[in-house]
Amino acid sequence: MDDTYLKDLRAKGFRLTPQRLAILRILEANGGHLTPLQIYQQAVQQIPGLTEATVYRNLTFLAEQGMVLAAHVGSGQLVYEIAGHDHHHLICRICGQSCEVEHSLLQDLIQRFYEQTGFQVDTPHVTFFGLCPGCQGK
Amino acid sequence: MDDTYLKDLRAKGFRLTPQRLAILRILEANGGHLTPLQIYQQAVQQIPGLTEATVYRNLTFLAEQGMVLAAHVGSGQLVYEIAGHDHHHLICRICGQSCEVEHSLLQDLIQRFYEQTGFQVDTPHVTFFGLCPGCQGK
DNA sequence: ATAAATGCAAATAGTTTGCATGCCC
DNA sequence: GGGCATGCAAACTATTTGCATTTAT
Repeated sequence: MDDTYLKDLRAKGFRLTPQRLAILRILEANGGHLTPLQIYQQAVQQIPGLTEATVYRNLTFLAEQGMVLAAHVGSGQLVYEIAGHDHHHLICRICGQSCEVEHSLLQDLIQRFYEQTGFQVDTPHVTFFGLCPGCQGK
Repeated sequence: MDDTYLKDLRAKGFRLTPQRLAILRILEANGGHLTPLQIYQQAVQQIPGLTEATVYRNLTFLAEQGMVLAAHVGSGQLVYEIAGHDHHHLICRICGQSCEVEHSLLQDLIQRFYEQTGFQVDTPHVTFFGLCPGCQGK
């Protein structure tokens, strides 16, 4: 797994530094989405001296390389997660609980968008808001 | 139209100040989404002395009152638009051009979300990214 | 060796808050 | 008059950038 990262990056002339590896491992372990700050706080424990600037730079970099995915969740915070499987999120407006849904569910909708507008939608990650089962009882 | 705003707010004990009216008119005139800064820049011409703080406060306030709608568009910027008709946006990743689609198109999808996860999705505004007809030729 | 990446510090952008004043009902 | 709202300034948070140094290959 790390070897894949390593080869990917080297092929393009970039490096797999301990900082980048730590960020990727944290995102892998977590599975869900984390803010840059959350990532930094975990990573700095493994890499003393690590700075937030480096985390930001690497998240941007890794997103460009397609290794991580950036997504907007409510509240204007940009969050990141490991790339790999295409999916989307449902987030509860009240308790914040989130839930993944398969990309295939959107296929029909995307087709209809194309028919009606000519737009070829390929969002890697959409966030929908609503109420989770637990919060529906007002 | 302004009368509706006026009555809505007074009924709750709030005021329709010139600042609020200017913001609403700008959003009405524009139709699409604007950033707080864009709104401020237009509004300050009508209301010299207006501050950005007031624009932020009023956008938050008007969103709470359901008179404007906040939406996240790419790049972490929160944007606002006039409330009224439920719709969603397709935005071109390359040229930024945007396009509205009816809320009804999402009905099926939302139903499927409910069946599969129990979530009651009611997002007033979703943004999808992709390629517009013009930018599809790479 | 050398280009890429890091750490540090400072700058920037976006947004929020405290407080005294002003203004609408 | 009393509370809602504004302007001003300062505080804050999130993010970006310049530059000298370090490090991976």
